[in-house]
Amino acid sequence: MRIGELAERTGVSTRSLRYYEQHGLLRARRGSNGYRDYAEDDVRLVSEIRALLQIGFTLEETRPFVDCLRRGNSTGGSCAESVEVYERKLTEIDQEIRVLLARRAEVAAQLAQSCPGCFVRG
Amino acid sequence: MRIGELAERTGVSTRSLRYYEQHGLLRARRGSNGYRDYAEDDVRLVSEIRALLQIGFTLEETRPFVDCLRRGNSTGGSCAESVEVYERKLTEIDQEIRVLLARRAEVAAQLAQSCPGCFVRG
DNA sequence: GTAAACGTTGACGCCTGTGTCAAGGTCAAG
DNA sequence: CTTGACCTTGACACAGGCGTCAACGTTTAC
Repeated sequence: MRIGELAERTGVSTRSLRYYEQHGLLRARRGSNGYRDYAEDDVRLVSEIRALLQIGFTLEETRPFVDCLRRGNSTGGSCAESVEVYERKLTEIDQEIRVLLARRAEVAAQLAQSCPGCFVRG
Repeated sequence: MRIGELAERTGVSTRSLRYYEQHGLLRARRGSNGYRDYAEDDVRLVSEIRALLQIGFTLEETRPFVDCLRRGNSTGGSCAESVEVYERKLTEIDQEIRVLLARRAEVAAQLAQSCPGCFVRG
C-alpha cells in the first residue's frame, strides 16, 4: 500500500511516517515511480510505535520493539532488549515522579509561607 | 556593578542575565560607555528568578515575583499575582504527576505481560 | 488533455533557556 | 602603544516530533 493508505489506516500523518523512516524505524520498498510501497505488517508496526510514543517513549526507545516485531515476534515487547527498555523507562518515570513530588512540596511550602491562609492539600 | 560581577555573585551566566533583560525581567542603567550598571537589589532579584526556575517555573511565570520585589516587597511571593502563580503551578504539577502515574501503570502492565517473571513494585 | 489528488524531497518553524562564536568597542596595566 | 580582560549586539545551535509550505513528478478520473 502507499503512504496515504498507511497513514489513513494507522491514523498517523504522512509526515510522521516519513519521519519514522528517516530515523530507520520504518522501511518501504519503492515502486518504479519512487512511491513508497508498504506491507501489511507495517500497519501493526506503526501502531506499535504510536502506542509507545503515547506512553511517553521517545522515538529512539521504540527501536527495540520495532526490531523485535521485525524478527517475527507477535509482540514488540517479547524481546530482551524491549524488556530492558521497559525497565529503564519505569526507573525514569519513577525518578520524574520523585522530582515532581519534591517540586510540589517546595511550591506548597513557598505558598504556605507567602500566603498562610492558603490551604494546600498535600 | 557590571554584568560580570553580577554573574559571579549570582552564579548565573552573563548570557542568561542578558536573556532575562531581553524578556523584561531585569533592567540595568547604562554607563556612558554602554556597559550595564546593576544595583545591589538586582542580586536578590536574579536569585529569585533562579530559585523559581529551579523549581520548574518558566521564565514568564517568574514575572509576577520580579514585579512584586520591585514594588518593594520583602519577598517575591508576597503579592496576589504571585500567589496565583503558585496555585496554578501546584495544579499543573499535580496534573503532571497524575499523567506520570498513569504512564507508569501502563508501562508496568505492558512489562508484566511481556515478561511475566519480571516483578514490578507498584 | 487536463484537473485533482497523491507522491517525492528539502527546508523552515515551534518552544525555552542557554552555550557559544563573531566582530567589534572600552579600559586598566605595563 | 599593546595586550588582555571585560563589555556590546547579533546570530546560530540544540532537543523532538511534527506541521506546513515549496517546487515538482505521477496517477486517476473525467
